Amino acid sequence: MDTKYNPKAVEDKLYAQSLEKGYFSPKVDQSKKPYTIMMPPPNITSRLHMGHAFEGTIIDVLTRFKRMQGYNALLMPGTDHAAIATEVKIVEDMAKDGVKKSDLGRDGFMERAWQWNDKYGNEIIEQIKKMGISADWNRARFTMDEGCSKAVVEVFVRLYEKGLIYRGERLVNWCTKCNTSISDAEVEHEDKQGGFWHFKYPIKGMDGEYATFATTRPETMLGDVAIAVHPDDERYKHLVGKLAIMPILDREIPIVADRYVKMDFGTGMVKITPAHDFNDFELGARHNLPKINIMNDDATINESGGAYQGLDRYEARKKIVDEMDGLGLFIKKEDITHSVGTHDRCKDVVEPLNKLQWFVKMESLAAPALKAYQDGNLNIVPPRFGKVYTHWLEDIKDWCVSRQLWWGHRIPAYHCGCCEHITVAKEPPAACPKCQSTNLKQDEDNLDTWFSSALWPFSTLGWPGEDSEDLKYFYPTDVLCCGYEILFFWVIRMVFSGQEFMGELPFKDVLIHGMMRDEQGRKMSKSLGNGIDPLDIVEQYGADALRFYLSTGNSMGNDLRFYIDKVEAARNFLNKIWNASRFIAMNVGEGDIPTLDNVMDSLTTADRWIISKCNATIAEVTQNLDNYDLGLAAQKINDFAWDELCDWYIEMVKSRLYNADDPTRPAAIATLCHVLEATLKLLHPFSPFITDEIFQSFGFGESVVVASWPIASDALNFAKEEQDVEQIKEAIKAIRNLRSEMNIPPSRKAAVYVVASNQAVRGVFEAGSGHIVALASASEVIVQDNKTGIDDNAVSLVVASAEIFMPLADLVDFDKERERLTKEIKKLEDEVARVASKLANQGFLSKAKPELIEEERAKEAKYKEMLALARGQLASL
RNA sequence: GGACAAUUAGCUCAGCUGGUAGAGCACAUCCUUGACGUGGAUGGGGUCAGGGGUUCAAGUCCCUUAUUGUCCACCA
Repeated sequence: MDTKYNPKAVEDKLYAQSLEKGYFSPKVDQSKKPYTIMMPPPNITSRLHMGHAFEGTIIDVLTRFKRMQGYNALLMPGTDHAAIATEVKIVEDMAKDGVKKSDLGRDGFMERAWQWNDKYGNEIIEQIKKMGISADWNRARFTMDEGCSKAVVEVFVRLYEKGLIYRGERLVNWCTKCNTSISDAEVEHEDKQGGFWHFKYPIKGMDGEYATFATTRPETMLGDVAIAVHPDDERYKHLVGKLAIMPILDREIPIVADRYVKMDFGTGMVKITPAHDFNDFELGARHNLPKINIMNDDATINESGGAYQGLDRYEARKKIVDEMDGLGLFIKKEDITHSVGTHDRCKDVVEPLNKLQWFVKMESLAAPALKAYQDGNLNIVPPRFGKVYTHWLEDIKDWCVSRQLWWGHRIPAYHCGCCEHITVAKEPPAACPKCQSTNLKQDEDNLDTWFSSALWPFSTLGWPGEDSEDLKYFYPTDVLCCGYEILFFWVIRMVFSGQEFMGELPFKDVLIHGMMRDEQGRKMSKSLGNGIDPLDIVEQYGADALRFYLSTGNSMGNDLRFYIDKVEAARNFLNKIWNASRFIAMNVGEGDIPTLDNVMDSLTTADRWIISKCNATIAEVTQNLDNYDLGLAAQKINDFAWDELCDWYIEMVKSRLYNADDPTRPAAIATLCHVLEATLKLLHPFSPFITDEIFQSFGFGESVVVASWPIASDALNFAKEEQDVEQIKEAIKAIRNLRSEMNIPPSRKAAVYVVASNQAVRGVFEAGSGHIVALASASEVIVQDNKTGIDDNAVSLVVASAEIFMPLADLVDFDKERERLTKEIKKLEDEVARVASKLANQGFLSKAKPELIEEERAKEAKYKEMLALARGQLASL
């Protein structure tokens, strides 16, 4: 074994081995309990980023943990076609070659898109493998593969037949850049600088009277069909029912009264453009106003715009202001910041347009999804995200699922060229069921990418295939893990889809993680160029180090800043494990690993102490993982392995190992192996490769991947030994501290006298004297019940129940000693005072738990004794 | 305009059901001891954002203020 752990030498080898052995590919087995996690399928838009590594680590830690616990664990991988996101990328890519979508046609475009998928889909899979994710690649799926596509069609048809899908003309969010409708969830509201233009329209037959109003989008004036005021507004009551004149198009529009208008905002008059504003749309419907659409799909003004036809929306905006100004009807422009809807993919300003689109009726689907959470059947971690979940469902609107795209699932609706009847069916019908015409054409629109994602927990397991063993066995899944940003895009839709089609929630727990950010807390993004490729980190530090880092130092649901220093710290920790293992391996020698059972009788206090500590760590880590506290679990493993095992136990045990004749040597080796094996197992979910490499090289078993998770045992709890060793540790630390403060070189050894009146305490120190010699630069340790034979000028210090003296008179600076002891006494006095005041408090005595009071009493006694000893020492100086 | 977080050592963050503040990095001093300098030892450094309240006891629960961030929301 090399002094440095080299990830490159083992990672690929071990991953291949696990695949070959089929560890990640569970078979349906009724004798074992399944544990299932659906991996959120990454978009095939590009390579993976750090967020994927973060999420992948979390779900893999859970999967490996459960697998070791004996569950039949399935981590189901896959990729997402990501309809619009990918199509945008492909169009950009084609533009480099000077090719446009229209050049290729639908079929040609699809061909190119599939090539894209081959390239990036496979690249992503390779990246996930490099991270050590224990996914079952035999079951890997793609949202547009045959099975998933079949599920999509099935769901669409069933919802349609149930009346939950309809086609209707509505205002939808239209992205003029991507040339498609998008759902509400895809609209981002962004505060932008903009103008707020004030105008007035003349009123017919009332010279000198005007309807004054303001707008942030003057171009929509071309579609104005009314002016609205509040019915109670005294200022305008006389105008209701009159006609205002939209001068540019010379259109007469009514002045209507509606409670939607806020009297105290602006002038209290609102222009109404039902075809281009969601509120106006509703108001228009209430007043039977016409909808005048003035915009083409590409954001140019259409024929309804008169002279403005053909102009871009912003150009038209400018010219309309000019024209109004020329007419003397423009009042002023204010600069304001206001919220503007933009498309989350391309950031272009979204236009509300009146369109014929397909919608999913949400009301009856949302209700059970909400109820499941309220009834406690769906557990969201951390719980605060439950509010986001309920809020979204309570406020849900119908879901616009049609997209004017090519890449994705085409809507299974067929239009009759003869009678215009629409047939929704799983297979293209041979003829129109209404007029028997064979002139049928499939709907041009595609489905929202989330339509297929919503089915992921069951479409991937074989649904709608009725006899799918996988589906019966692995559904419902156990936990769904994703970032908070897709809680409503994805989680909610999976929940109601699972309920609707499987009759059962798709998962019990929802685990929400935060986002990866850069060192400055900024979002990692392409445009900022601050993204970090996880594979670069893997290349440099190994997958284990990256994974360990991603698991620690942050709690679930919080964002995580990427610090390379922390990856390095994780790498150092793993290197420490490596070297500790190397040390143990050097001492084990040839032959079988000794087991604890054979040496139980010869275990020393130190052995029992570390075994007991290990036992406690097992219990805590298991508990933490059960609670999804990965960070705490990883921290506990780190603390145990590094502090207790490496810095203390291994140091304590060296003398026994170096002495071949020591009768307790086998016990030490067995203890080391026992503790190492447990540590490797605990660490394995976080850092799978290094643990497996060591595990196998020790011959602990075939592979830690399929080893059994350690179980804490009452028989291995040794409270007495824990206490004893802690006492020795305390003494060693005190001596080291003293030596360091006095600048005593390590080469200068000193005898250590331990004076304790209590016989049991003397016993502890006698037993631990070897450790004091080895770890506190002592030449010898003499334990006695009085100060006989100790130089009056010896350096002294106080620990619990004992005094320690070291004859180092020649090195002692008495002034400094006095100062040190005075400080020590002050500290002890404070402690005594604090405890005493607590114990004098009647409230505390009557209300605190008895064991706590007992603890405080013990402390009081301890500190009082130490204080007395320290005072004595100061006096004798 | 709502909702939710965050505010703890110089930096980045832990701190579970309330019971004497922790880690990593950074810093200072020391250590070429036979696993590891990607190491070891020791140390300095926090009135846990401010103010109230509940409690015998609050970083931990409640209210409030401030700052920062995120999400949601139709204010023309």
